Amino acid sequence: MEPEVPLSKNKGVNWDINDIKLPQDPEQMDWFQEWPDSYVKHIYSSSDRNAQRHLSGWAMRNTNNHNSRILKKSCLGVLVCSNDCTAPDGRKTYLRPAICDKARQKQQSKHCAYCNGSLKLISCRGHGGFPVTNFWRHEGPYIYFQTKGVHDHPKPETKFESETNKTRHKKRPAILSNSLGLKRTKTDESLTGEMHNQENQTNEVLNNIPFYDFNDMDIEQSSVENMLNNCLSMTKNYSFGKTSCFTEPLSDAEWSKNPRRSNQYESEGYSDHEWTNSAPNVDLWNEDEQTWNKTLFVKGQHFSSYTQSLENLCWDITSLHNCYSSVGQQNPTLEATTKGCMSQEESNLFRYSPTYLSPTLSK
DNA sequence: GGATGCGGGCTCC
DNA sequence: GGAGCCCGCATCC
Repeated sequence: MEPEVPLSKNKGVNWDINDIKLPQDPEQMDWFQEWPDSYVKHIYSSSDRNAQRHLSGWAMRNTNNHNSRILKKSCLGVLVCSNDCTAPDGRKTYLRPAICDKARQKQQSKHCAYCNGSLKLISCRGHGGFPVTNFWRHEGPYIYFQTKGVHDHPKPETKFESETNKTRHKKRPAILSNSLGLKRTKTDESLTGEMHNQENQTNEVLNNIPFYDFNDMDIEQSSVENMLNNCLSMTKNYSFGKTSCFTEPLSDAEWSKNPRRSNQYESEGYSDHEWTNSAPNVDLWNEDEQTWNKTLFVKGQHFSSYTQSLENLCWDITSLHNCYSSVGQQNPTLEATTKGCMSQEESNLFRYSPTYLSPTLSK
């Protein structure tokens, strides 16, 4: 018997992705989980862009299950250096396997960027010797997700990281001001300390929002947007849950119709600290995150929207764009808007990268 | 070029 | 029949 760890606090958590009838009235939907592991289930809003795209931090390839209603994906594992070398920043080399078979073969014929050793694909065998499988099913306003198996390998780069690294290799190395790597150290340090009060928590959150100084970077716009998305996604998930103006219906209705709630007590499979710590860049949070999330959830009503695992934060900026577009129509200036519906801390978030927010806001 | 989704077909149990 | 896998094709970015 496979263990079942229902994540949703919804009624009828005993559903299975193959059920003819799935729960139609979940009490709450889940935040998108970037690193689903073990035998978990989620119910996402059909407006969740990441769920729509069936995204995952794991490298998942499409698998035909001869059921057009249920999309099945199986894990490709992770690409490692045969010399088990470490990157200059001390982290292990865990590359994201290409989804395309040809690309993956080509990828394996390449050499490690750090030691020139060969690259070795560690297959996922976490589901009874077979790869972990993810299932996606769209039903009405919900997207049902189920995963079977426990990943028995380190986390690969996220799709975002993989794309960024590719871009970085094409162009000259990008310089990140307060880069994610640096932030990681700072984050780790900050998280080891006790959070004394909500104000401290606020500051910590703000300090840990990645700040990209694109002025020093010579990278493609798409990568800039990716990074910005990541940054703003963190911002979005942190600051908007209790902010009234952002819960108003928006033109696209994408953001507002997304009554997702976090499930910070969900049993995410952080089974191996080394793996988690080794995952590069965006993997900002490690085992402390759950304590962190729990603390925020319990202590800070203000932070009730921030119980989403930061590690699992997605990089979907569309909702924010729409929100701003909507708000912008009502109020001519961002400043006025932020003063009107955000706390000082929240409004400060949008001064972090004003240059790169502006083009979007002006749309 | 690569990611993604779909579907035919094969093998194994 | 279910599950896993391979392959080709189409579409999108």
